[in-house]
Amino acid sequence: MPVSVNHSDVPRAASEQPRRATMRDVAALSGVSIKTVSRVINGVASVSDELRDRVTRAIVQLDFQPNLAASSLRRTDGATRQIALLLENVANPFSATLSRAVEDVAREHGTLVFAGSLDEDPRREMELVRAATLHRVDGILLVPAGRDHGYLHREIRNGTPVVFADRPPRGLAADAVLATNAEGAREAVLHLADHGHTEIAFLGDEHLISTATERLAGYRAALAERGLPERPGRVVWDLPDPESAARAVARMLDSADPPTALFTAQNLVTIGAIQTLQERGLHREIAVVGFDDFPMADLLMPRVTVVAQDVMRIGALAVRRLFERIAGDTSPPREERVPTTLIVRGSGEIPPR
Amino acid sequence: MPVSVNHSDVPRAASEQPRRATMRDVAALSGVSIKTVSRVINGVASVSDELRDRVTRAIVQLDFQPNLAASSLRRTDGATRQIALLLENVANPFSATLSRAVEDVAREHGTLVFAGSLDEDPRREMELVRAATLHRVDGILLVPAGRDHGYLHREIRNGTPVVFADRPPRGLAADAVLATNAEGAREAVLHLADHGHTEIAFLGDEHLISTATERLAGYRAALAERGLPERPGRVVWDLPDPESAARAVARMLDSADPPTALFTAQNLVTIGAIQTLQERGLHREIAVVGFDDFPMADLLMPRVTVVAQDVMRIGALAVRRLFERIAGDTSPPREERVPTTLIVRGSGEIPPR
DNA sequence: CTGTTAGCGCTTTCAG
DNA sequence: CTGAAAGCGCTAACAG
Repeated sequence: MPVSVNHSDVPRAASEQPRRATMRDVAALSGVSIKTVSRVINGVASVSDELRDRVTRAIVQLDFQPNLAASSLRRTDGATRQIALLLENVANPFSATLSRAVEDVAREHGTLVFAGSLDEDPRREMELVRAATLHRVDGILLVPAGRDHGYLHREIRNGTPVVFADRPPRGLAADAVLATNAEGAREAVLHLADHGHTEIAFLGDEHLISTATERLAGYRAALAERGLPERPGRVVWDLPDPESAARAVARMLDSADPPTALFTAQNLVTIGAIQTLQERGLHREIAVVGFDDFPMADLLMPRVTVVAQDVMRIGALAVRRLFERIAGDTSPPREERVPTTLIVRGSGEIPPR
Repeated sequence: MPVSVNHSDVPRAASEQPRRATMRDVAALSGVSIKTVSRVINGVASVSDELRDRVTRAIVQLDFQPNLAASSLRRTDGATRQIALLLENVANPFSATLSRAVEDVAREHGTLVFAGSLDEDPRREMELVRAATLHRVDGILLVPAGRDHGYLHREIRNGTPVVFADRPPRGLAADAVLATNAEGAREAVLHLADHGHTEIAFLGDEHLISTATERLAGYRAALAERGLPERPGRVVWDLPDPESAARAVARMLDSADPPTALFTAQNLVTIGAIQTLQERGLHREIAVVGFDDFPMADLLMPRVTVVAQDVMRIGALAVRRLFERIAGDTSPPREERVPTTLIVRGSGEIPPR
């Protein structure tokens, strides 16, 4: 570990600081056994008012704070009251919202949450899972980056439950809470078709991510349902960021047979597409429906029609499931689906030229 | 704790699972003492290749994962390799970006980070600080909600360093990493003045937050510098969300003497202001410069001129400082300021009518 | 209702 | 270079 810090030469650390008070100190000061202190701390009823009082006073006087790690080390259930939340990137809106949902539920359970960003890197996923288990988290909530989760078998067997959110597990049976990706995509594309479009493009992110696959399936289902052909070059994916999405849209527009409507299957893809449309002054000519809402979508001109995911709900359901597992639920793994909502704002209702 | 989970009646939990391997198991399997295992785990050089090899093999075979909590319990420095990051709301862009910066630096130190949202609630700040110390975090990075941090003295003295980010400590001497709020605001308002505006309004968030105060000071400094008067009703704050900001702008526009330019001193305020301007079709008439950049600012029409904070840098400097404290730095607390940058995009260059 | 003893999994100290 | 014993701060399992 490269901890080359640049400070005064005095190495010291714990030596100078007055030791933190322990249960022993509290016991000594209040003249009871350490076990009685433990009882008071843990709210066990069978303590006389008088002793409870003396102990409480000593706790305040010494500013005693029980050491949670020490207690969970000895406890039968071994609970640490920590969970890990591993996701794409805490800085992106989807992950950030999920994170908040998780935090809120965790708080109800008196549990702190470690947040970790995977950056779509499977290796990083394994590293962070390992870090989490070294810290003996009570459970892991995972928006996976990797495509094989067999390695999690061991962790689960060792007593660390894992619940998946947004993307399903592969090579592993585990709980998952997902959006209705295919249905949402289908609805988006039907919406475009119903506004007269026959030339609808699909633009998606990393094709190995299951959400992309499901959304493409929804796109195709909608085309088939309306008897529309899927033209070559109309489906593009592996667009990891707005820039590549912007370029992809530019290429499409430059082609012999440009689309009149775009279904952008992910947040950042939507943003990149809009960028190009704006640059070319086509934002009022070409229809766009995006998958997943994003901040400011209703301040752009035209306002952006999207199929919104209920991210807070996905997060909340997933942590709830996790806490059920932590509490000892051993029922077979379940997959839950959270429905999407079409939000009509303008960009998706532009008719074809 | 309301943990009413809805699962099968079997309460069980730890009982059924095969116990996790411990150092003792590894020692037994490899026929060495537990201490030697400890040495191998901690990379102590003085172990013969042969023993190291046997131990390593046993570790793999048993899938042994050292218990970090147990080790830090006994360790002299007591480090838990966890820090807490307490901020406004993990879901908002500023906090989310800060969070990412902190995570990246923490990773270099092999440290996990607890993220917690305070929602501008001082009570919640104290609760989460306490939760963090119960978990014996190595340090706390705080974007404070409260206005008196005297209570942190105890924690610091007990050995938990605290570093402030974005907002300074009050009633406590502690490290802080802040933006150059006054200077940035001054630059924004001078920019508007230099485009011919004399009627410039200030719109800010919660006035008790120090950043708001500093930005107002910058606004006033700029007015004074250009010899412009501060008209009554031109300064409005305590705008906690876009909606109230939108209403405040509407009221100003309806007044007898509406401004020709707005300096919006915070993210959400900027967004609310733009909403109202768009609704009234005034977004190309009235100039806006916002403090703090936001996603999509360059996709709106007109694109939004802002004074951007270097949030990643604020976060990175703050955690670095925290890790220095954790490493034992006892030098006097320092305040660092991170400069802002004016990003010219269009909305701030609209001339007065 | 209260206390004693042992020991969670690991590192420290101190002997070989 | 290796190991035995003690103990971090706390709770479990028994006594009384």
